[in-house]
Amino acid sequence: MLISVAVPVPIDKTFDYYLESDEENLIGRRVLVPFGKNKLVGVIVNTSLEDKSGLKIAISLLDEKPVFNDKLIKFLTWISDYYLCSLGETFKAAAPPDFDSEIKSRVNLIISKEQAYAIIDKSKKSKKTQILELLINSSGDLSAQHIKRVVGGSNILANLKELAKLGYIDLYEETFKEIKGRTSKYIKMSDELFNSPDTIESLVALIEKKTPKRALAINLFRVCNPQNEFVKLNDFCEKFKVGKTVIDALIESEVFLFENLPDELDDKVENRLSDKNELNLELSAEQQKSVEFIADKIVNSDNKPTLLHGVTGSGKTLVYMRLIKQCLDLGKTALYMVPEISLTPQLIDRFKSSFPEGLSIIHSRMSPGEKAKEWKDILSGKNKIVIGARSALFAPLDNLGLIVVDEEHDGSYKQDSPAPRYNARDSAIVRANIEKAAIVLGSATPSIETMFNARRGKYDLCEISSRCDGAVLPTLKTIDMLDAKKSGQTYKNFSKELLEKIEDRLTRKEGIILFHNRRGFSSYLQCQDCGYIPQCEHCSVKLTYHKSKGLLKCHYCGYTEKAYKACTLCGSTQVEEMGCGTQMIEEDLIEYFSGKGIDCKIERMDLDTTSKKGSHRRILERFASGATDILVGTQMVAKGLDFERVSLVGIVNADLQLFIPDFRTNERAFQLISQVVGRAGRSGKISGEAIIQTSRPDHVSIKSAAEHSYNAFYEQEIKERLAAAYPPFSRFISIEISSQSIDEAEKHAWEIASSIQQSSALLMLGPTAPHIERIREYYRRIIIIKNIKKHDPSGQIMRLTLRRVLNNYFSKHASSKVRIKIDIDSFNSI
DNA sequence: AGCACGCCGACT
DNA sequence: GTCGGCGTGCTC
Repeated sequence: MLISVAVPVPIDKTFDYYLESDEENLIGRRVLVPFGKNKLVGVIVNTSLEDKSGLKIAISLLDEKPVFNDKLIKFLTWISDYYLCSLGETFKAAAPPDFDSEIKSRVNLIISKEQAYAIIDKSKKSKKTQILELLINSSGDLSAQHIKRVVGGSNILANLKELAKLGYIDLYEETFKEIKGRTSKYIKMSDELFNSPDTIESLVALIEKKTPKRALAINLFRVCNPQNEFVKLNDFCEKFKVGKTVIDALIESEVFLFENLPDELDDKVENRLSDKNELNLELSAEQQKSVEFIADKIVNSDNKPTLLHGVTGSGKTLVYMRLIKQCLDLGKTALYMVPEISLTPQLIDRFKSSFPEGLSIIHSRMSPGEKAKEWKDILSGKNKIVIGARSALFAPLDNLGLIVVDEEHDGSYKQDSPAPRYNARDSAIVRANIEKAAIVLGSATPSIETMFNARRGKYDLCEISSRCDGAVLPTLKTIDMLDAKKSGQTYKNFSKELLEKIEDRLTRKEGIILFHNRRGFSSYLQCQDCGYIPQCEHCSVKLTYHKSKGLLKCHYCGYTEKAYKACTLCGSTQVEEMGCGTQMIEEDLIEYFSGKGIDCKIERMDLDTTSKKGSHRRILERFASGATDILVGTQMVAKGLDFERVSLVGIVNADLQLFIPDFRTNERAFQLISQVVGRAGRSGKISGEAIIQTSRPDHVSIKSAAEHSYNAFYEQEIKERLAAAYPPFSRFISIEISSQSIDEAEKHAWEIASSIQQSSALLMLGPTAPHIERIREYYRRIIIIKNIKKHDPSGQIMRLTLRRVLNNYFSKHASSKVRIKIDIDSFNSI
C-alpha cells in the first residue's frame, strides 16, 4: 500500500511511503516513518495502490483507528493552504503535544567514569572531550538533543557515533511513547483483609502501640470507604491528615493495594465559584429571540455565521448555554471558544454546573498529559462539549452542530508563532462550513471586519441592547487629567474624584476594579543626570522596573537583571522611576488610604501574580467573597469577570492604549475600555459607575466608549479603513525578515521585496525597520502587503504570488541564517 | 527543520 | 595533517 504522509517539517508537500498493511481506514492515522536520518511521526493523508519505485517503507502504524477524521483533514488542509504553512506543521499544531513525539536518540556511558576521565584529553576542548565530560558529570543517560544544545555545532551525531564505535558510549533510540492521560496513585484495602473485620480489628490492636498513625489510617479508610473502592491517595491523605509514608508502609505490608489510574479532573464541587444550573433561568425577550434564530440554524445545518452583538452584561453566555443544550438534544456536539484570558475559573465553573457531564476544557496551561486525556475523551465521543481557547478549534469533535466564538474581536484568536499563524475566529467559519455546523460570533464590541460583514449581509445579525436581570449599563465619567493636574485635583496617578469614589465604595464594602494595562512597578528607570535608561541586551526595548523584587525585566525576551540604586553609566544616584505599572498603582493606593486611616485590602491581578497554578482562582475567590476590596489589574480584569458586588471601575490611564502605531489601535482602545467599563453594575441590585482618566477626553475611542456608542465608533473607523485600504477592505499581510546581522536582514528584505510584483490586487510597503527593531538578538525588517479584496476576492492571486516568491527565495537561500516569517491577516503592523 | 557533505582557514 | 565553521542541498 502506498501512503502519502504529512510530516512535521516546514516543507510544503507530503511524502510517499510503502506501508505493509491491508487494513482499511488508513487516512487520518499516524505512522512512524524514516525521514532523512530521522524517524518522525506523520499523519496519513492519502492512500493508493500505485507502484512507485524508490520509496522507503513506513516503520509502524501507530493508531488502531483514525485520529483525524475526513472533515478535520479537509479543514487542516485549508489552514495549511490559506496561511502558507506546511500540512505537517498544521497537523502538529492541531494535535496534543505528544502526538508528534519523534524518536529521540539517547546516550549512555558504558565505561566507568574513571576510565572515561582517563581517556579525555584535558589539554584541548575537542567535541568528543566535551561530550564525555558532560556524560561524566551527569547521573544517568542524556538525550542527544541535550548534548547538542550544550556542546553546540552541527556534527554532534557523527561524534556520538564514533564514540559508540570506540565502545565508550551506548547510543540507542527511545521507544515510541504512546499518549497516556495523566494518572495518579489510587489505593484500596486488600479485599481479603477488608472482608474480615475481625482480622482488621486484631491487626489494629496489634500495631496500635508501636505505629498509631498506621492503625488510625486503617480505621479512617474503613469508615470513609465502606465499599472498599479505589480512592485517590492524595485526596485521602489531605482530607484526613495522614502522611504518605504511613500509607506507603501499609502498602509495603500488603494491607493496602495501589494502582495508577487515569486521573479524574479535580472537580471539587464545593469550591466552585458558581454552582447553579443556569439552563433553567428565564431569558429576556431579546435573548429568547436570539436563541430561537440560531437554534433553527443548528437544526437545519445552516452555516451562515451569526453575529451576536450584545452589550456587556446582556447575558450572551446564557444564550450560548441554551444553544449548546439544543445541540446535545439533537445528538450533535458543540465547540465553545473563548480568548485565553477569559477562560476564567468562573466561566469554567458556570459551565460545569450547567453541564455536569461530557465537558472538555482545553487551555494552554494544561500539561501534555492532561491535554492528551481531553483529546482522547473527545475522540471517543465521551465528551460532546469542548470549551477552550484558540487551539480548541482543532478538537476532534464528530458531528459538530455548533461553534461559538465568544469575544470574537479579541486579538488573541490570532496565533503569532509558531506557524500556522491562523486566526481561530476566521478559521472557525471555515470549519463550520466544512462540518455544516451553525456558527455564532459573539461580542459586545464586534471587530470592524465582523460588523462590516454583518452590515452587508454576509453574516446575520442578532442584537441584545439591554442588560439582563434588570441591570443597567454603568454611568460613565471621563476625567481630563491635564485639567485636574492644573487645578491641583490629583494625587500621584489619581484624580481626587476617583479617590473619593473609591473611598465611598470602601465604606459600603462594594467591589472596585482598577484597570491599568501595564505590569511591573514603573515603565523604566531613568538617570536624571545623564538621561541613561537601562535597555535590554537582546532587544531594542527599555527594561521594565519591578520594584517588589528589585529587578529590571524585558517583557519581550524575559531577560532579567538586578536594578541598581546608582546609574550604571555615570554613577549618579538620581535614578528615577518613570511611567507607572500596576505595582506602583497598588503601592500608591496603600499609602493614600493608610495615611487616612482607612482599612482596605488590595490585590493585583496580572501576569506576575497569576503565574502559579491556581493563583488566578484564589485571587478571584477572595475578591468575590469581599476579602479583597480593590482588584488592580491589567487586561486580565477586562474580560469575563462577572461579580455582582462590583459597583466602581476605574481606568487609571486610558492614554496607554492610544499611542501605539498600528491601524487597529483605535479599535483596540475602544474595545478594551468598553470591556473594562462593562465589569461594573452587572446585577440589578447595585448600580455601576466607571471613571476614565485620560489626557485626551475627545479621542474618538474614549468618547464613543464613554457614550456606550458602538455605532458612532464603527462609522468613524470604517471610513478610515476604506481611505487607507486597511481590513476589511484588504487582507493585511506582513513578512518579517530577521537576522542576527543587521546588514543581512536588510539585504534579504530588499531581495524579497524586489521579487514581489505589485498590482491593483497587491500593494506593498517597505521593507522598513519595525518599531522594535531587535528582539532576542535578531534584527528585524518588515514588508507589509495589502491584498485588495475588490481585485482579489479569494486571495488566490496573493497566495500564488507569495508562494512563488518564497519558493524562489528558499531555492536560493536554503538553510540560511535569515529567518522569514510570513503572516497572513497579521495583527502586528509594527 | 535537521542533517550531512564538502570547501577552507587555523592550529599542534 | 586534522578539527571545526559555514554555505549548500536534500528529505518519499
